[in-house]
Amino acid sequence: MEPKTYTHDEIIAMLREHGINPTAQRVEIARELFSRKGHYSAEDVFALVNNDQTQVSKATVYNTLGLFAEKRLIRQLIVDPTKVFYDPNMVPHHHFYDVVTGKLTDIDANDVRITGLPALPPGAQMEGVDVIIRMRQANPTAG
Amino acid sequence: MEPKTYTHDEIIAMLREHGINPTAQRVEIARELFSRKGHYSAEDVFALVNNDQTQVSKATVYNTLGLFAEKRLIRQLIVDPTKVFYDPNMVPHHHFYDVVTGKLTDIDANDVRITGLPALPPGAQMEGVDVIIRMRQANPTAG
DNA sequence: CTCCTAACTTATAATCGGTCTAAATCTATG
DNA sequence: CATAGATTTAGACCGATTATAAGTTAGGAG
Repeated sequence: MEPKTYTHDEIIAMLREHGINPTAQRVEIARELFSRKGHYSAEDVFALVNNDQTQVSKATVYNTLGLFAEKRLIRQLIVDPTKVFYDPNMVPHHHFYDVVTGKLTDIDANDVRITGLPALPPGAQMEGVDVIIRMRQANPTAG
Repeated sequence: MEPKTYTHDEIIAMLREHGINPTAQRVEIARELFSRKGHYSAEDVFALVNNDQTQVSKATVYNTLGLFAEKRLIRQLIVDPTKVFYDPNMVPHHHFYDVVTGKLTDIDANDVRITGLPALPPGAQMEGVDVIIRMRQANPTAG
C-alpha cells in the first residue's frame, strides 16, 4: 500500500517475471503505475507518461495497459460505465465506488469472507472475483 | 425467474408504483424487459422494441433505461468494459460473467454471505453491492 | 558493420456506445 | 381551443477505445 519506490532494474525485473518484454515505454508506464498505487484510467496514464522527460503515444498506453492486465501485472476494474480503470495493487481487495464522483477506495480483502457461491460451470476457469460497493455521499455541500 | 407474462395494466401499475409516468414507450420497453428477464444492453432493448408493432427512438430507449434504473425498477450492471447491461430481476443476486462471450448468468444471493466488509464512509449511503465472478470457458471448441 | 526480421511504437482514422440539442408531439387543464 | 409541462424524436455530437498502416528499434546472421 505504502508508495514504495522502484528502481529501473526492479521495474524491468517485474516485467520479465510476468513475461513482458521491458521496452522503454513499458518500463515508463509501469514506473508511473507502481510509484503511485492508485486507480488510473488510460487517459490518466497517458497524461502521467507524457511530460518533459518522456513521450508515449496513446495507442501504446492502451496496448500496454491491456498487455499488463493480460499478464496479470495489474488488474482491470470495470466499475465506471464510461471507462476502464487499472489498479496496480494485486493484493486481493475490493472497492468502494462513489457513483457521483467516480472515486474508488480500496477495501482490504483480508477480513472479507464470501461464502455460499456456487461452483463454476464445468470447464470454466476463474478469472477473478470483483466486489464493488456502490455508494453516494449524502449531498455534503448541497445548499 | 420464470418468465411470467404481465398484462398491460400490470405493467402500468408497476411503473406507477415506482413513480414513473407510464407513457406508451415506457410501457413497451418495460413489457419487453419483464416478459423475458434476461440481461440487456440498450441496443438489445432498442432492437426488441422496434418491430412491426412498435417504434421507439434510440434516445428514448437510453433515457428510459436510465430512468428505470434511477427509480429502481431495474438494475444497472457495469460488468462489460464496452457497454452497460440492464437487469429486470430485482431479487438480490450476483453474476457469473464469461469474459470471452460476454454472457451473464445469475447467481442466487440467498446462499451467498459476505462478511467482514468495513462500514461505509461517514455520510455515505449504499447504492448496492455488486459481486461479479469473471470466468473463462476452457477453450471448448479450440482445435 | 550491415542486412533482415520480428517486435514494437506511432499518428491518425475509424468505430461505437452513449449523450445532447432543438424541434415536434402529446396530455392534462383552464 | 389555447397553453404549459412532460415526453419523444432525429440527428449531431462526444469521448473512450480500437484498427490501420507506416515507421522505428533491437538482435542475430552473415
